Amino acid sequence: MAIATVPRYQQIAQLLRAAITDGTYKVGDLLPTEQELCARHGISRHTARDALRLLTDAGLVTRKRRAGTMVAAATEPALFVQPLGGFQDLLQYARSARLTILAYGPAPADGMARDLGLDPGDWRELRGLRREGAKVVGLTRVLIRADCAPLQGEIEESPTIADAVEARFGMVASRIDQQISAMVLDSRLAALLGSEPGAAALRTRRTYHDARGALFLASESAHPADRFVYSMSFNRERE
Amino acid sequence: MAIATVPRYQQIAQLLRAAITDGTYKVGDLLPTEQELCARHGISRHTARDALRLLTDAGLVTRKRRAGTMVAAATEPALFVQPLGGFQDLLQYARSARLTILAYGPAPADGMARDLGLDPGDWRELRGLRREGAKVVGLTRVLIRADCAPLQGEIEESPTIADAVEARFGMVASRIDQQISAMVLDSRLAALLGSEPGAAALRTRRTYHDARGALFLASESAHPADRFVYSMSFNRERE
DNA sequence: CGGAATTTGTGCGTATGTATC
DNA sequence: GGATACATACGCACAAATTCC
Repeated sequence: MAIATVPRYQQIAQLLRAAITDGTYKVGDLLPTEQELCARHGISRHTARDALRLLTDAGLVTRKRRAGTMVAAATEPALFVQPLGGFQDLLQYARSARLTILAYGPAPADGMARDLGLDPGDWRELRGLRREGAKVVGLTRVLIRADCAPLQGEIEESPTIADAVEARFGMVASRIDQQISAMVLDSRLAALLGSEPGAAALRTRRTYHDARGALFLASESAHPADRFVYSMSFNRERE
Repeated sequence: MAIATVPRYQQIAQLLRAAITDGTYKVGDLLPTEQELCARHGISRHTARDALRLLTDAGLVTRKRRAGTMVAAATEPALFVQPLGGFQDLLQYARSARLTILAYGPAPADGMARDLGLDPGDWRELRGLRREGAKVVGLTRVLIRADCAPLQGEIEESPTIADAVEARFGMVASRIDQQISAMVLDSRLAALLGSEPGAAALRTRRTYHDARGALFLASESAHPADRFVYSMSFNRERE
Protein backbone atom coordinates (compact mmCIF):
# COMPACT_ATOMS: atom_id res chain seq x y z
CA MET A 1 0.00 0.00 0.00
CA ALA A 2 1.24 3.49 -0.79
CA ILE A 3 1.30 6.41 1.61
CA ALA A 4 -2.37 6.00 2.39
CA THR A 5 -2.32 7.92 5.63
CA VAL A 6 -6.11 8.02 5.91
CA PRO A 7 -7.53 4.65 6.99
CA ARG A 8 -9.59 2.88 4.43
CA TYR A 9 -12.80 2.85 6.44
CA GLN A 10 -12.56 6.59 6.91
CA GLN A 11 -12.11 7.04 3.19
CA ILE A 12 -15.22 4.98 2.50
CA ALA A 13 -17.15 6.95 5.10
CA GLN A 14 -16.05 10.16 3.45
CA LEU A 15 -17.24 8.92 0.06
CA LEU A 16 -20.65 8.11 1.48
CA ARG A 17 -20.79 11.36 3.40
CA ALA A 18 -20.10 13.27 0.20
CA ALA A 19 -22.71 11.27 -1.69
CA ILE A 20 -25.26 12.13 0.99
CA THR A 21 -24.49 15.82 1.12
CA ASP A 22 -24.42 16.24 -2.65
CA GLY A 23 -27.80 14.61 -3.00
CA THR A 24 -26.81 11.33 -4.60
CA TYR A 25 -28.58 9.75 -1.66
CA LYS A 26 -31.51 11.74 -0.33
CA VAL A 27 -33.08 11.56 3.10
CA GLY A 28 -35.04 8.33 3.27
CA ASP A 29 -32.99 6.62 0.60
CA LEU A 30 -31.19 3.40 1.32
CA LEU A 31 -27.45 3.29 1.15
CA PRO A 32 -25.75 0.31 -0.49
CA THR A 33 -25.76 -2.78 1.68
CA GLU A 34 -22.60 -3.88 3.42
CA GLN A 35 -22.06 -6.56 0.81
CA GLU A 36 -22.41 -4.10 -2.03
CA LEU A 37 -19.89 -1.82 -0.40
CA CYS A 38 -17.50 -4.74 -0.01
CA ALA A 39 -17.77 -5.66 -3.67
CA ARG A 40 -17.73 -2.12 -4.96
CA HIS A 41 -14.65 -1.00 -3.07
CA GLY A 42 -12.89 -4.27 -2.64
CA ILE A 43 -13.00 -4.17 1.13
CA SER A 44 -13.98 -6.60 3.84
CA ARG A 45 -17.25 -6.46 5.65
CA HIS A 46 -15.48 -5.26 8.80
CA THR A 47 -14.15 -2.26 6.99
CA ALA A 48 -17.54 -1.49 5.49
CA ARG A 49 -19.11 -1.74 8.92
CA ASP A 50 -16.52 0.55 10.45
CA ALA A 51 -17.29 3.11 7.78
CA LEU A 52 -21.02 2.86 8.35
CA ARG A 53 -20.48 3.10 12.07
CA LEU A 54 -18.92 6.51 11.61
CA LEU A 55 -22.01 7.67 9.75
CA THR A 56 -24.27 6.16 12.38
CA ASP A 57 -22.39 7.84 15.19
CA ALA A 58 -22.63 11.11 13.32
CA GLY A 59 -26.38 10.68 13.10
CA LEU A 60 -26.39 10.73 9.32
CA VAL A 61 -27.91 7.29 8.91
CA THR A 62 -29.98 4.79 10.83
CA ARG A 63 -29.64 1.05 10.38
CA LYS A 64 -32.14 -1.72 10.76
CA ARG A 65 -31.85 -5.41 10.22
CA ARG A 66 -33.09 -6.50 6.88
CA ALA A 67 -34.30 -2.97 6.13
CA GLY A 68 -30.84 -1.65 5.38
CA THR A 69 -29.08 1.63 6.01
CA MET A 70 -31.29 4.67 5.60
CA VAL A 71 -30.22 8.27 5.28
CA ALA A 72 -31.58 10.14 8.29
CA ALA A 73 -30.16 13.57 7.63
CA ALA A 74 -28.61 15.22 4.63
CA THR A 75 -26.70 17.76 6.61
CA GLU A 76 -23.14 17.28 7.59
CA PRO A 77 -22.80 18.05 11.29
CA ALA A 78 -19.26 19.29 10.80
CA LEU A 79 -20.55 22.09 8.62
CA PHE A 80 -22.56 23.58 11.42
CA VAL A 81 -20.98 26.29 13.38
CA GLN A 82 -21.39 26.35 17.08
CA PRO A 83 -20.05 29.59 18.49
CA LEU A 84 -19.88 28.04 21.92
CA GLY A 85 -18.10 25.02 20.55
CA GLY A 86 -14.48 26.00 20.71
CA PHE A 87 -11.94 25.94 23.45
CA GLN A 88 -11.65 29.65 23.54
CA ASP A 89 -15.37 30.19 23.85
CA LEU A 90 -15.54 27.68 26.64
CA LEU A 91 -12.90 29.56 28.57
CA GLN A 92 -14.33 32.94 27.72
CA TYR A 93 -16.67 32.95 30.65
CA ALA A 94 -13.89 32.09 33.02
CA ARG A 95 -11.90 35.01 31.70
CA SER A 96 -14.64 37.57 32.06
CA ALA A 97 -15.91 36.39 35.43
CA ARG A 98 -13.24 37.10 38.01
CA LEU A 99 -12.33 34.45 40.53
CA THR A 100 -12.05 35.27 44.20
CA ILE A 101 -10.25 32.54 46.08
CA LEU A 102 -11.82 31.57 49.38
CA ALA A 103 -9.60 28.62 50.18
CA TYR A 104 -6.76 26.74 48.52
CA GLY A 105 -4.92 23.78 49.92
CA PRO A 106 -4.72 20.01 50.21
CA ALA A 107 -7.82 18.22 48.99
CA PRO A 108 -10.03 17.15 51.90
CA ALA A 109 -10.93 13.48 52.12
CA ASP A 110 -14.64 14.21 51.80
CA GLY A 111 -14.46 16.67 48.95
CA MET A 112 -14.38 16.51 45.20
CA ALA A 113 -11.61 13.91 45.09
CA ARG A 114 -13.85 11.33 46.66
CA ASP A 115 -16.73 12.17 44.34
CA LEU A 116 -14.48 11.57 41.36
CA GLY A 117 -12.87 8.42 42.72
CA LEU A 118 -9.45 10.00 43.22
CA ASP A 119 -6.84 9.76 45.95
CA PRO A 120 -7.07 13.08 47.85
CA GLY A 121 -3.36 12.94 48.60
CA ASP A 122 -2.54 13.59 44.97
CA TRP A 123 -4.70 16.67 44.62
CA ARG A 124 -5.25 20.24 45.79
CA GLU A 125 -8.66 21.74 46.13
CA LEU A 126 -9.69 25.33 45.60
CA ARG A 127 -12.91 27.05 46.55
CA GLY A 128 -13.85 30.41 45.23
CA LEU A 129 -16.48 32.82 44.04
CA ARG A 130 -17.07 33.96 40.52
CA ARG A 131 -17.93 37.61 40.22
CA GLU A 132 -19.20 39.61 37.31
CA GLY A 133 -18.35 43.11 38.37
CA ALA A 134 -19.39 43.35 41.98
CA LYS A 135 -22.06 40.71 41.64
CA VAL A 136 -21.45 37.14 42.71
CA VAL A 137 -22.63 34.87 39.91
CA GLY A 138 -21.30 31.54 40.99
CA LEU A 139 -19.49 29.34 43.42
CA THR A 140 -16.66 27.13 42.23
CA ARG A 141 -14.66 24.19 43.47
CA VAL A 142 -11.58 23.16 41.54
CA LEU A 143 -9.47 20.07 41.95
CA ILE A 144 -5.89 20.39 40.74
CA ARG A 145 -3.42 17.55 40.48
CA ALA A 146 -0.63 18.22 42.95
CA ASP A 147 2.16 17.86 40.41
CA CYS A 148 0.78 20.70 38.35
CA ALA A 149 -0.70 22.96 41.00
CA PRO A 150 0.25 26.61 40.63
CA LEU A 151 0.71 28.98 43.54
CA GLN A 152 -2.28 30.92 44.71
CA GLY A 153 -0.79 34.15 43.45
CA GLU A 154 -0.30 32.71 40.01
CA ILE A 155 -3.90 31.65 39.87
CA GLU A 156 -5.12 35.05 40.96
CA GLU A 157 -3.12 36.74 38.27
CA SER A 158 -4.14 34.41 35.47
CA PRO A 159 -7.31 34.76 33.44
CA THR A 160 -8.17 31.14 34.11
CA ILE A 161 -6.80 28.36 36.24
CA ALA A 162 -6.07 26.36 33.13
CA ASP A 163 -3.95 29.26 31.92
CA ALA A 164 -2.02 29.27 35.17
CA VAL A 165 -1.30 25.58 34.86
CA GLU A 166 -0.19 26.04 31.29
CA ALA A 167 2.02 28.99 32.12
CA ARG A 168 3.84 27.15 34.86
CA PHE A 169 4.00 23.60 33.59
CA GLY A 170 3.40 23.90 29.88
CA MET A 171 0.51 21.55 30.29
CA VAL A 172 -2.38 22.14 27.95
CA ALA A 173 -5.78 20.55 27.97
CA SER A 174 -6.37 18.52 24.87
CA ARG A 175 -9.85 17.52 25.88
CA ILE A 176 -12.42 19.10 28.14
CA ASP A 177 -15.60 17.31 29.10
CA GLN A 178 -18.43 19.40 30.43
CA GLN A 179 -21.69 18.42 32.03
CA ILE A 180 -24.54 20.75 32.83
CA SER A 181 -27.24 19.80 35.26
CA ALA A 182 -29.59 21.44 37.71
CA MET A 183 -29.49 21.54 41.49
CA VAL A 184 -31.22 23.08 44.46
CA LEU A 185 -29.17 25.32 46.72
CA ASP A 186 -28.89 24.21 50.30
CA SER A 187 -28.62 26.77 53.07
CA ARG A 188 -24.84 26.74 53.11
CA LEU A 189 -24.44 27.38 49.40
CA ALA A 190 -27.26 29.89 49.40
CA ALA A 191 -25.55 31.87 52.15
CA LEU A 192 -22.28 31.99 50.24
CA LEU A 193 -24.08 33.11 47.11
CA GLY A 194 -26.42 35.54 48.81
CA SER A 195 -29.36 33.58 47.53
CA GLU A 196 -32.38 31.86 49.01
CA PRO A 197 -32.20 28.23 50.15
CA GLY A 198 -34.30 26.05 47.87
CA ALA A 199 -33.58 28.19 44.82
CA ALA A 200 -32.56 26.54 41.58
CA ALA A 201 -29.05 26.71 40.19
CA LEU A 202 -27.11 25.40 37.24
CA ARG A 203 -24.35 23.00 38.08
CA THR A 204 -21.46 22.79 35.66
CA ARG A 205 -18.84 20.10 35.97
CA ARG A 206 -15.74 20.04 33.84
CA THR A 207 -12.82 17.68 33.58
CA TYR A 208 -9.62 18.70 31.84
CA HIS A 209 -7.45 16.03 30.26
CA ASP A 210 -3.90 16.29 28.96
CA ALA A 211 -2.54 14.90 25.73
CA ARG A 212 -2.41 11.42 27.21
CA GLY A 213 -6.01 11.59 28.31
CA ALA A 214 -5.02 11.86 31.96
CA LEU A 215 -7.15 14.01 34.20
CA PHE A 216 -5.30 16.96 35.70
CA LEU A 217 -8.02 19.47 36.50
CA ALA A 218 -11.65 19.22 37.48
CA SER A 219 -14.10 21.94 38.36
CA GLU A 220 -17.60 22.14 39.69
CA SER A 221 -19.62 25.32 39.73
CA ALA A 222 -23.01 26.40 40.98
CA HIS A 223 -24.72 29.33 39.29
CA PRO A 224 -28.05 30.56 40.67
CA ALA A 225 -30.73 30.41 38.00
CA ASP A 226 -31.57 34.08 38.29
CA ARG A 227 -28.03 35.13 37.48
CA PHE A 228 -26.82 32.70 34.91
CA VAL A 229 -28.14 31.23 31.67
CA TYR A 230 -26.30 29.25 29.05
CA SER A 231 -27.06 30.67 25.68
CA MET A 232 -25.95 29.31 22.38
CA SER A 233 -26.81 29.64 18.76
CA PHE A 234 -26.49 26.94 16.17
CA ASN A 235 -26.13 28.08 12.60
CA ARG A 236 -26.41 26.13 9.45
CA GLU A 237 -24.01 28.36 7.57
CA ARG A 238 -22.83 26.13 4.80
CA GLU A 239 -19.11 26.64 4.40
CA MET B 1 -32.10 -21.53 25.56
CA ALA B 2 -31.91 -18.20 27.27
CA ILE B 3 -33.99 -15.49 25.71
CA ALA B 4 -33.17 -11.80 25.59
CA THR B 5 -29.51 -12.48 25.94
CA VAL B 6 -27.44 -9.36 26.31
CA PRO B 7 -24.59 -9.31 23.79
CA ARG B 8 -21.28 -10.39 25.19
CA TYR B 9 -19.45 -7.15 24.45
CA GLN B 10 -22.11 -5.20 26.30
CA GLN B 11 -21.76 -7.48 29.28
CA ILE B 12 -18.03 -6.94 29.35
CA ALA B 13 -18.51 -3.19 29.04
CA GLN B 14 -20.93 -3.29 31.95
CA LEU B 15 -18.43 -5.19 34.09
CA LEU B 16 -15.77 -2.59 33.40
CA ARG B 17 -18.19 0.26 33.95
CA ALA B 18 -19.11 -1.15 37.33
CA ALA B 19 -15.47 -1.64 38.25
CA ILE B 20 -14.79 1.99 37.38
CA THR B 21 -17.70 3.41 39.33
CA ASP B 22 -17.08 1.28 42.40
CA GLY B 23 -13.46 2.37 42.55
CA THR B 24 -11.74 -0.85 41.54
CA TYR B 25 -10.18 1.25 38.82
CA LYS B 26 -9.59 4.85 39.78
CA VAL B 27 -9.21 7.79 37.45
CA GLY B 28 -5.76 7.57 35.90
CA ASP B 29 -5.51 3.82 36.34
CA LEU B 30 -5.00 1.54 33.40
CA LEU B 31 -7.65 -0.97 32.49
CA PRO B 32 -6.59 -4.48 31.49
CA THR B 33 -5.19 -4.70 28.00
CA GLU B 34 -7.26 -6.19 25.24
CA GLN B 35 -5.31 -9.41 25.48
CA GLU B 36 -5.92 -9.68 29.19
CA LEU B 37 -9.62 -9.15 28.66
CA CYS B 38 -9.63 -11.85 26.01
CA ALA B 39 -7.93 -14.33 28.30
CA ARG B 40 -9.87 -13.39 31.39
CA HIS B 41 -13.31 -13.62 29.84
CA GLY B 42 -12.65 -16.09 27.10
CA ILE B 43 -13.59 -13.72 24.31
CA SER B 44 -12.01 -12.69 21.06
CA ARG B 45 -10.12 -9.49 20.65
CA HIS B 46 -12.89 -8.15 18.48
CA THR B 47 -15.41 -8.54 21.27
CA ALA B 48 -13.06 -6.92 23.76
CA ARG B 49 -12.60 -4.00 21.41
CA ASP B 50 -16.33 -3.55 20.97
CA ALA B 51 -16.71 -3.42 24.75
CA LEU B 52 -13.94 -0.87 25.11
CA ARG B 53 -15.43 1.16 22.30
CA LEU B 54 -18.60 1.60 24.33
CA LEU B 55 -16.59 2.98 27.22
CA THR B 56 -14.61 5.22 24.90
CA ASP B 57 -17.77 6.59 23.32
CA ALA B 58 -19.13 7.26 26.77
CA GLY B 59 -16.02 9.25 27.61
CA LEU B 60 -15.11 7.00 30.51
CA VAL B 61 -11.74 5.96 29.14
CA THR B 62 -9.14 7.13 26.69
CA ARG B 63 -6.94 4.82 24.68
CA LYS B 64 -3.43 5.21 23.35
CA ARG B 65 -1.22 2.84 21.47
CA ARG B 66 1.20 1.11 23.71
CA ALA B 67 0.10 3.22 26.67
CA GLY B 68 -3.09 1.28 27.18
CA THR B 69 -6.60 2.16 28.24
CA MET B 70 -6.78 4.75 30.98
CA VAL B 71 -9.78 5.69 33.09
CA ALA B 72 -10.64 9.29 32.27
CA ALA B 73 -13.67 9.76 34.48
CA ALA B 74 -15.42 7.83 37.19
CA THR B 75 -18.73 9.56 36.75
CA GLU B 76 -21.53 7.49 35.40
CA PRO B 77 -23.99 10.04 36.53
CA ALA B 78 -27.23 10.51 34.71
CA LEU B 79 -29.90 8.22 33.44
CA PHE B 80 -30.04 10.35 30.38
CA VAL B 81 -27.07 12.14 28.99
CA GLN B 82 -27.63 14.63 26.24
CA PRO B 83 -24.65 15.35 24.07
CA LEU B 84 -24.48 18.99 23.15
CA GLY B 85 -21.80 19.10 20.54
CA GLY B 86 -23.63 20.83 17.77
CA PHE B 87 -26.67 21.30 15.64
CA GLN B 88 -27.01 17.62 15.01
CA ASP B 89 -27.04 16.73 18.67
CA LEU B 90 -29.99 18.98 19.27
CA LEU B 91 -32.07 16.81 17.02
CA GLN B 92 -30.53 13.58 18.21
CA TYR B 93 -32.18 13.84 21.60
CA ALA B 94 -35.57 14.24 20.03
CA ARG B 95 -34.95 11.12 18.01
CA SER B 96 -34.07 8.93 20.92
CA ALA B 97 -36.52 10.33 23.45
CA ARG B 98 -40.02 9.58 22.28
CA LEU B 99 -42.67 12.24 22.42
CA THR B 100 -46.07 11.50 23.89
CA ILE B 101 -48.53 14.19 22.92
CA LEU B 102 -50.79 15.30 25.75
CA ALA B 103 -52.52 18.13 23.91
CA TYR B 104 -52.28 19.78 20.52
CA GLY B 105 -54.40 22.65 19.30
CA PRO B 106 -54.78 26.41 19.01
CA ALA B 107 -52.36 28.36 21.14
CA PRO B 108 -54.05 29.61 24.32
CA ALA B 109 -53.90 33.32 25.01
CA ASP B 110 -52.00 32.82 28.27
CA GLY B 111 -49.46 30.28 26.98
CA MET B 112 -46.11 30.39 25.27
CA ALA B 113 -47.24 32.80 22.58
CA ARG B 114 -47.78 35.53 25.13
CA ASP B 115 -44.42 34.87 26.77
CA LEU B 116 -42.75 35.35 23.41
CA GLY B 117 -44.82 38.36 22.42
CA LEU B 118 -46.62 36.60 19.59
CA ASP B 119 -50.24 36.67 18.42
CA PRO B 120 -51.78 33.38 19.63
CA GLY B 121 -54.04 33.33 16.59
CA ASP B 122 -51.11 32.57 14.32
CA TRP B 123 -49.79 29.63 16.31
CA ARG B 124 -50.56 26.15 17.55
CA GLU B 125 -49.35 24.86 20.86
CA LEU B 126 -48.39 21.32 21.78
CA ARG B 127 -47.81 19.82 25.19
CA GLY B 128 -46.19 16.48 25.66
CA LEU B 129 -43.95 14.20 27.61
CA ARG B 130 -40.53 12.99 26.60
CA ARG B 131 -39.90 9.37 27.43
CA GLU B 132 -36.81 7.27 27.35
CA GLY B 133 -38.17 3.80 27.29
CA ALA B 134 -40.92 3.75 29.89
CA LYS B 135 -39.37 6.51 31.93
CA VAL B 136 -40.48 10.11 31.65
CA VAL B 137 -37.45 12.34 31.29
CA GLY B 138 -39.04 15.63 30.46
CA LEU B 139 -42.04 17.83 29.83
CA THR B 140 -42.25 19.89 26.67
CA ARG B 141 -44.29 22.74 25.24
CA VAL B 142 -43.92 23.54 21.58
CA LEU B 143 -45.26 26.51 19.67
CA ILE B 144 -45.71 25.94 15.94
CA ARG B 145 -46.58 28.62 13.42
CA ALA B 146 -50.01 27.81 12.02
CA ASP B 147 -48.93 27.95 8.39
CA CYS B 148 -46.45 25.16 8.90
CA ALA B 149 -48.18 23.05 11.52
CA PRO B 150 -48.23 19.34 10.70
CA LEU B 151 -51.04 17.03 11.69
CA GLN B 152 -50.78 15.28 15.02
CA GLY B 153 -50.30 11.95 13.30
CA GLU B 154 -47.42 13.29 11.27
CA ILE B 155 -45.70 14.55 14.38
CA GLU B 156 -46.16 11.26 16.14
CA GLU B 157 -44.60 9.37 13.27
CA SER B 158 -41.66 11.68 12.75
CA PRO B 159 -38.42 11.42 14.64
CA THR B 160 -38.66 15.10 15.53
CA ILE B 161 -41.18 17.87 15.17
CA ALA B 162 -38.71 19.76 13.05
CA ASP B 163 -38.55 16.74 10.75
CA ALA B 164 -42.33 16.70 10.45
CA VAL B 165 -42.35 20.34 9.49
CA GLU B 166 -39.60 19.75 6.98
CA ALA B 167 -41.32 16.71 5.50
CA ARG B 168 -44.58 18.54 4.97
CA PHE B 169 -43.49 22.06 4.11
CA GLY B 170 -39.88 21.69 3.08
CA MET B 171 -38.99 24.17 5.76
CA VAL B 172 -35.63 23.69 7.44
CA ALA B 173 -34.19 25.45 10.43
CA SER B 174 -31.16 27.46 9.49
CA ARG B 175 -30.60 28.78 12.97
CA ILE B 176 -31.52 27.46 16.36
CA ASP B 177 -31.06 29.53 19.49
CA GLN B 178 -30.96 27.74 22.78
CA GLN B 179 -30.95 28.86 26.37
CA ILE B 180 -30.33 26.53 29.26
CA SER B 181 -31.23 27.56 32.76
CA ALA B 182 -32.31 26.01 36.02
CA MET B 183 -35.71 25.98 37.63
CA VAL B 184 -37.58 24.54 40.56
CA LEU B 185 -40.54 22.30 39.82
CA ASP B 186 -43.86 23.52 41.15
CA SER B 187 -46.46 21.03 42.26
CA ARG B 188 -48.22 20.92 38.89
CA LEU B 189 -45.09 20.16 36.88
CA ALA B 190 -43.83 17.75 39.51
CA ALA B 191 -47.06 15.80 39.31
CA LEU B 192 -46.84 15.49 35.54
CA LEU B 193 -43.25 14.35 35.77
CA GLY B 194 -43.70 12.03 38.71
CA SER B 195 -41.22 14.08 40.67
CA GLU B 196 -41.15 15.94 43.97
CA PRO B 197 -42.24 19.60 44.17
CA GLY B 198 -39.22 21.74 44.93
CA ALA B 199 -36.87 19.51 42.97
CA ALA B 200 -34.43 21.04 40.52
CA ALA B 201 -34.82 20.78 36.78
CA LEU B 202 -33.12 22.01 33.66
CA ARG B 203 -35.13 24.38 31.54
CA THR B 204 -34.29 24.45 27.86
CA ARG B 205 -35.77 27.04 25.56
CA ARG B 206 -35.23 26.92 21.85
CA THR B 207 -36.30 29.04 18.92
CA TYR B 208 -36.09 27.74 15.37
CA HIS B 209 -35.63 30.19 12.53
CA ASP B 210 -35.97 29.64 8.80
CA ALA B 211 -33.61 30.85 6.10
CA ARG B 212 -35.05 34.35 6.32
CA GLY B 213 -34.55 34.44 10.05
CA ALA B 214 -38.28 34.21 10.74
CA LEU B 215 -39.36 32.28 13.81
CA PHE B 216 -41.45 29.24 12.99
CA LEU B 217 -40.98 26.92 15.96
CA ALA B 218 -40.29 27.44 19.64
CA SER B 219 -39.97 24.92 22.41
CA GLU B 220 -39.62 24.93 26.15
CA SER B 221 -38.73 21.85 28.14
CA ALA B 222 -38.29 20.90 31.76
CA HIS B 223 -36.03 17.98 32.61
CA PRO B 224 -35.69 16.89 36.25
CA ALA B 225 -32.09 17.07 37.37
CA ASP B 226 -31.93 13.44 38.41
CA ARG B 227 -32.83 12.25 34.94
CA PHE B 228 -31.14 14.58 32.57
CA VAL B 229 -27.67 16.01 32.05
CA TYR B 230 -26.22 17.99 29.21
CA SER B 231 -22.78 16.85 28.29
CA MET B 232 -20.27 18.06 25.76
CA SER B 233 -16.73 17.31 24.91
CA PHE B 234 -14.24 19.69 23.40
CA ASN B 235 -11.17 18.44 21.68
CA ARG B 236 -8.29 20.71 20.88
CA GLU B 237 -7.21 18.73 17.89
CA ARG B 238 -8.99 16.13 15.83
CA GLU B 239 -12.09 17.76 14.46
C1' DC C 1 20.38 7.38 20.50
C1' DG C 2 18.68 2.91 18.62
C1' DG C 3 16.29 -1.13 18.72
C1' DA C 4 13.06 -4.37 20.96
C1' DA C 5 8.76 -5.09 23.16
C1' DT C 6 4.17 -3.89 24.01
C1' DT C 7 -0.45 -2.19 23.00
C1' DT C 8 -3.83 -0.28 20.31
C1' DG C 9 -5.30 0.69 15.24
C1' DT C 10 -6.51 -1.11 10.91
C1' DG C 11 -7.86 -4.72 7.83
C1' DC C 12 -9.12 -9.29 6.16
C1' DG C 13 -11.73 -13.94 6.27
C1' DT C 14 -15.47 -16.57 8.14
C1' DA C 15 -19.57 -18.21 10.67
C1' DT C 16 -23.86 -17.86 13.07
C1' DG C 17 -27.76 -15.33 15.20
C1' DT C 18 -31.80 -12.41 14.57
C1' DA C 19 -35.07 -9.17 13.09
C1' DT C 20 -37.74 -8.04 9.18
C1' DC C 21 -39.67 -8.19 4.73
C1' DG D 1 -41.33 -20.28 6.00
C1' DG D 2 -37.72 -18.40 3.22
C1' DA D 3 -34.69 -14.73 1.99
C1' DT D 4 -32.31 -10.72 3.17
C1' DA D 5 -29.42 -7.55 5.70
C1' DC D 6 -27.61 -6.12 9.86
C1' DA D 7 -25.64 -7.79 14.66
C1' DT D 8 -22.56 -10.46 17.02
C1' DA D 9 -18.56 -13.29 17.40
C1' DC D 10 -14.63 -16.25 16.36
C1' DG D 11 -10.04 -16.19 14.07
C1' DC D 12 -5.56 -14.00 11.95
C1' DA D 13 -2.01 -10.54 10.38
C1' DC D 14 0.42 -6.40 10.02
C1' DA D 15 0.98 -1.24 11.02
C1' DA D 16 1.84 2.50 14.01
C1' DA D 17 2.87 4.57 18.25
C1' DT D 18 4.89 4.53 22.55
C1' DT D 19 7.63 2.79 26.23
C1' DC D 20 11.55 0.46 27.88
C1' DC D 21 16.12 -1.08 27.83
